[in-house]
Amino acid sequence: MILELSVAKPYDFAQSVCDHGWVQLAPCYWDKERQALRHVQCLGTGKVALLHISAENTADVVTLRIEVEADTPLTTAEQDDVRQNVHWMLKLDEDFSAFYERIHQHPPLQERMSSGRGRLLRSPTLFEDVVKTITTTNTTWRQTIGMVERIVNTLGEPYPANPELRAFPTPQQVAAADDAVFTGVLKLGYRGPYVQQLAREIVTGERDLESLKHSDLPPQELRKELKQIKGVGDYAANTLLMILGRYGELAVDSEVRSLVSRLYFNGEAVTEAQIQDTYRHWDEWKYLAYWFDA
DNA sequence: TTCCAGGGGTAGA
DNA sequence: TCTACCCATGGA
Repeated sequence: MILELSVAKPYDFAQSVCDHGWVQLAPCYWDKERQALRHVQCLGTGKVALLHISAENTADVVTLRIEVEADTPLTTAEQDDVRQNVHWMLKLDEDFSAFYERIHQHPPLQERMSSGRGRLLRSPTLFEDVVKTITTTNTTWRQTIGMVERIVNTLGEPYPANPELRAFPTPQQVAAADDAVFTGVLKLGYRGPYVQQLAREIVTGERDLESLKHSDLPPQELRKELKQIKGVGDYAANTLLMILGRYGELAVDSEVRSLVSRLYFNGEAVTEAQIQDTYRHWDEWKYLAYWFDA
C-alpha cells in the first residue's frame, strides 16, 4: 500500500532526515540506494508495519511517498495512524519561515539551509525519544547506537514477515522486562533504572508523557516538566525541547563545548556562559543556529 | 591502569 | 544555587 503526504517547499527530505543522528538509531534505517527512510512501527491497533518513506520533487511541492508493508491490509484508521506518525516524525507541522527569514542575515547558514533543512528527525512517541535521549548521556555515540539496538532487538514487537526487524518497545514491554534483562542484556549501565522507572510511571498512569507532544506550555514550564523525569537533566531536557519544536535552549554537552571552542575560541576551553553568549542573539532559534553552525 | 565519552542524582554547604 | 562525589559501560 502506498500513502502520500505533500510538503510545502523549501523542504529537503533526505538532508532533513540525515541531519539528525536519530536516523542511525533502531528502528530507523537510511536506505542510501533508495534514498528512503525505513522504519518499523507499532500502530495503535498493535499491528507492526514496515515503512519505506521517500520523496519526489515536483514544481510546487515535495510529495512524500510512504510504502507500507504489513501482514494484513491496513484499515482506514491504521492508515491515518501511519500518516500521523510520519507527519510527526518529520516535523511537518512546524513553521520554519521565521527562522529561514533570520538566516538571510547569515550567509553561511543561508547557503547551508536554503534547500529546506531544519526539520530534525524524531520518533513517533515521546517515550521513545526520552529513552533515546537518556542513552546519549555520558557515553559515546557508538555505545548509544548499541544500547538502542539492544532495547529494540530484545523487547520490541517483531515485524511478522521478517522477525529480525522490530518496532521500538512500548512502555508496557519495557516495564515488563525484569532486572536481569536490563543488567545482563540491555547493558544500559546506570541509565537502566531511569528507563525502567519511566516505563513503569507511564504504565501505571502516574505520568502522561505523550500529552507533552501537543502541550502549549511556555518553554520554561515544559522544561520543568521534562526535568521531573529521573535521568533527564539540563542537557536531556533541552534536547527534548528541540524534539518538541522549541529551539530557544542549547543542549550543552561535550560536542557543543568542542565545536564552540574550535569555531570561536581558538580551541581553548570554554565556559557555559561563553557558550550561551555565543548564541544568545538567536533567541528562540539558538538550538538550530548551533546545530547547523559548521 | 586511568581517563572519559553528546550527564545526572544526591548530599551538604 | 553551587560543588563534590558517585553512578555502569567500554574504548583509547
